[in-house]
Amino acid sequence: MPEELPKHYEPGRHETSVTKRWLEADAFAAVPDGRTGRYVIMMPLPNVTGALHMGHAMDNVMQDLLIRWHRMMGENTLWMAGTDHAGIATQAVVEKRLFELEGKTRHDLGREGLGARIWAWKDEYQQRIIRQQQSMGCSCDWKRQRFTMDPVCGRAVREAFFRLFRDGLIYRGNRLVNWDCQLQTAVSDDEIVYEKVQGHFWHIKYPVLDPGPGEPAFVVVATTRPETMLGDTAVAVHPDPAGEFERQAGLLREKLAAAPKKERGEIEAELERIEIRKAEVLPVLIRLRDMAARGRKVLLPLLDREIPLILDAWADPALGTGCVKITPGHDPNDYGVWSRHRERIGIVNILNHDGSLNAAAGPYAGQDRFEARKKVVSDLKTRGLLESVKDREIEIGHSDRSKTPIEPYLSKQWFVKMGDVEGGILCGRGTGKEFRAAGLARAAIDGIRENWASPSGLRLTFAPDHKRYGGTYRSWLAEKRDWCISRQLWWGHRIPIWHAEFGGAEIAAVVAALPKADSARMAVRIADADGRSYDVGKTRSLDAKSRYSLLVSLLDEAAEKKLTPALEAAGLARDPDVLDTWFSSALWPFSTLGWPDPETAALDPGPRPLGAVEGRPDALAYYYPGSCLVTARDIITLWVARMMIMGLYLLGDLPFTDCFIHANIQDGKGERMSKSKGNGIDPEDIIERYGTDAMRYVLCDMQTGTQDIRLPVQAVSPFTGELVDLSTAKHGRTIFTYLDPKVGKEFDVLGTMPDLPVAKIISERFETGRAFCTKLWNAARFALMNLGEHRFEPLQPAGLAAEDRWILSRLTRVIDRVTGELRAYNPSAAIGAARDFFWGELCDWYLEIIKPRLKDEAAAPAARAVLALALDQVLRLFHPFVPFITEVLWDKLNAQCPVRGLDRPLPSSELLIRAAWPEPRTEWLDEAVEADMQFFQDAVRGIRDLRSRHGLPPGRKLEALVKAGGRNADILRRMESLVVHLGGLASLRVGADLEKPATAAAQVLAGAEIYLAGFIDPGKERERLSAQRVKLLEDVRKTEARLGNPGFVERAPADVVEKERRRLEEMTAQVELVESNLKALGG
RNA sequence: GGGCGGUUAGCUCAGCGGCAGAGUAUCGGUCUUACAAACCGGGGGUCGCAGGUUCGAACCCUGCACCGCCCA
Repeated sequence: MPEELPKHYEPGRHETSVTKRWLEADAFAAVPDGRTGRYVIMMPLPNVTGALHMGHAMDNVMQDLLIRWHRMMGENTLWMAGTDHAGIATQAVVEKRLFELEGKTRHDLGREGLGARIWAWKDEYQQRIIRQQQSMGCSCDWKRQRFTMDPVCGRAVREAFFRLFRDGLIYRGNRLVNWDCQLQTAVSDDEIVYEKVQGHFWHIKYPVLDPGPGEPAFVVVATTRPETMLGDTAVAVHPDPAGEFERQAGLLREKLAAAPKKERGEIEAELERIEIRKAEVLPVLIRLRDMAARGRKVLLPLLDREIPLILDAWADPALGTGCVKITPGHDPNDYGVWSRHRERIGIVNILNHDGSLNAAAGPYAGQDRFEARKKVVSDLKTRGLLESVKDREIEIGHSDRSKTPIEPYLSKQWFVKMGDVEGGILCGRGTGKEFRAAGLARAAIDGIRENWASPSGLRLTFAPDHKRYGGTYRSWLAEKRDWCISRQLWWGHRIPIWHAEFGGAEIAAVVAALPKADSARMAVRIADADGRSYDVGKTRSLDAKSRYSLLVSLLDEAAEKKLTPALEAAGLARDPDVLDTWFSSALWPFSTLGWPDPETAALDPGPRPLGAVEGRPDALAYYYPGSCLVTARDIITLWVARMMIMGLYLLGDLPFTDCFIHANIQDGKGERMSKSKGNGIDPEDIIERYGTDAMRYVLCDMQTGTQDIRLPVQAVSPFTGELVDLSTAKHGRTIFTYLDPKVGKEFDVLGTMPDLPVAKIISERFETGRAFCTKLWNAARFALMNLGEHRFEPLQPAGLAAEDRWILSRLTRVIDRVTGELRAYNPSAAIGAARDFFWGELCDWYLEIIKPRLKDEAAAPAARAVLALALDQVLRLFHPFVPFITEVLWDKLNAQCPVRGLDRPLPSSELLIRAAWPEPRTEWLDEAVEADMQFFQDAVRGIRDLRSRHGLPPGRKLEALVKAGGRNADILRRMESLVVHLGGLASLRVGADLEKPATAAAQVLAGAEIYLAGFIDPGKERERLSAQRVKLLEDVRKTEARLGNPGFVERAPADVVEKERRRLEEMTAQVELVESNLKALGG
């Protein structure tokens, strides 16, 4: 006799051993073989900054769901795991810790020393991340995992950079970047957070040079950053101030005419303000405009630099003083002005890397920017040049990494050219999939066009909403903004370029003296001051008086070793910058497979080989292009677009054909979940409390469509163990501490307060998942208790009982449904369909129905066969969602009933992870039996409803009569014992002409009337029947109205009209019955 | 300022032209020999607001309000 299972599933007892079995069987392995069906997912590589949170859990579970499903469908699946070095993010956390714990900066350690610290950090978190992923059940091929800075990925980075450079798609140029003065690096736009702070608006007077009669002695400009005046190179005034005032007033008048009453006041006030300003400043502005047109100048105070008055529409006459100081080196808008007036005005950088002022700031050189601000203001005041100071709320961008204010900063940066290129570009050079595109962005935009396909016939589709996400993708790429790939960091791939500046006259001699090398390993280009470059092989006339950069890129370390001494001797030095993290991530879909050459990829001993083995293709040839990228919305522009660009350019093909965009997880208040906000959930806390499968179940169930998901969180009180709702709990001394409402003591959710106990953050929402696991466990427990050592004997569906044929028909439908929903990337709909079948049909009805048969040795074998089959299929269907519990139960089922099936044995497998996905057997569909069961279920529910309404406990066996004729009567007679069994009856009589007993409670169904004799409470019965009557009459009224509408009868489809007619007939009959019953009760 | 989403039961969300749904919470009843982490039954809605299209609108269109995300 098999051992009886415990009453509950205990995840902690099984998860480790199941993982071990999978790993020992190498069940996650991806090895090229003869199969043509493949499924490849490249994991959106988590960065090694910290541990994973619930958002990652969602991402990982979605990927594992797809991978397990495709693996069961018999495809050769690869799920590539790995981690990202995440340049700035990682360096920032390590530097921060270094300073907090040891009081040191990176300069104390040096480039190598800091590198060692970061590598140690990376090792620790990489391990932690892998542990988290394994405990989530991620079935990635761990023997293939990569890190963006390992030798295999590193070589791909060198190769990609080299090719882009050689093709003229990488250049070095001046650009205003967002500068982080603490980390001393450029940061990207998406690493800036804006905050409103109280600031000031200083009005400064600039003396006019040699004012003529009637001309103002000063021009007044306003600024929130007075120290930037040191970098001013012009003062701008609008070219047509009167016209501009008129234009703005016109717009407001239009708006006023269309505005609702309550907004009018505001608009009118705004109009009035404009008129007042116009009267105040217009004459001065017109005068200044004329002076600017004549090329007049003002004197920049403090530095006594002469700067021109210029005309530019950026100067809004309605704002500030109407004049605007132009600081091209430190303001993006002013930079725009400069680019329109390059001939007349200069550009000055006044900052050093660390935020202190440089020599261009004259007497202020060496001061910190905030110190200098105070000094500049006081000096201006002393000289009587400060007109006024006003308080003002201003938005300041802060670096997300260092939390310090960002400075717009002019610096030399490296870029990838995204726009169209003269003559176009060649994609997929040497791959056999070559094609031409206008430029990199263009190639990637084409990748989602409906009438486009790569040379291999592939195209990218977003799921579940291609139109929406394709739009995001396309509109971002359409801007074709050059990609700034350099970062002033010490952690990352160093830019493989050696360069120096030379005069146009001398450069030819330097080039001639360069060592000769294979052009496939060394690329040499000459660039002018604007970054335009060309190959040295092509002759171009150089301006002898201009400066040019000589740029040399080397392909690999071998070339470096051989050639750098000569380059250095020629005065060239390696660029100190490293590449943006996204540069290496963009190569992830193929760098991980050994590109550019899997045969020679530098692998450590142990991992799976990348090259060809025993006649089987190499990993790159077999697994590229991949199948699906699974990620969140915000990654579309950061990563998806860049992977597309690199894949198309370097390999001539897309990195994947599907991009599945899943939801982001927010807390109960709709805020994005993150550890640093104290609202983040650690997946391991959920796993520990509810089990991995419970977590996975709920995540799958939540993944409904395109909406972000709110997941209200609770803290587990360290004092009572009870849950504290964080949206209502009172805070303690910081926003990360709360008071336990019961004991009044304070706890911390971040774990940073040394004197307070830490509370884990969890969410009760995961209880649903645990409940599901219990249900699945117990259904299997019931089945295993009743299956005994069931032996397979072929059976034909025709010979089975109605309930057997019903459950097989329903099973067939659900297999089809679940498969379809998965294919459409609807995890919630898929798991919902599986659950509705398993819980609502198999457990609630089928198991209850067959209980009597299982005790009857003659009737049991068929029931056991169907039960074993149904459980087998349910475990397979649920495996991709909840892999652990299903694998445990599979093992038990295999032990008891190794062969399962109806007419023929199902394909078997020792491990469920390798079992075949269920196939729908359309010949098992049986609409007639489904309709019969529907009526049967309605009848049983009718009895239960009566029972409950009259407070008749299930233990009380009742006499029931059902007045029904025809098919309905046949069904109930055939299933009489089941109605008795499920309705808790003593007996059942069915007939067309049964009389209702005087004291019976009655339930009116469509097509039948049920009476329960003897237990009637007339008051309750009247109440119940009146309620039913009201409901029915309301429905009848609506239906009559609809059918009474000629438009409906004439224009609606015939079947809809027919359906309404039938419904009306049925309902009218029901009303009559209900009313006659009421009458009998004296109602 | 521009673009994209969202607003449906107390909460979290499905549904996207033809009878308003699920889970959870809540209420009542049951320890019915798989499961009380369960079972049976009930109550609960102006589908954000205002117009329009349609025989028919939660669903399509327009405007407005509020929330969120992305880009300036």
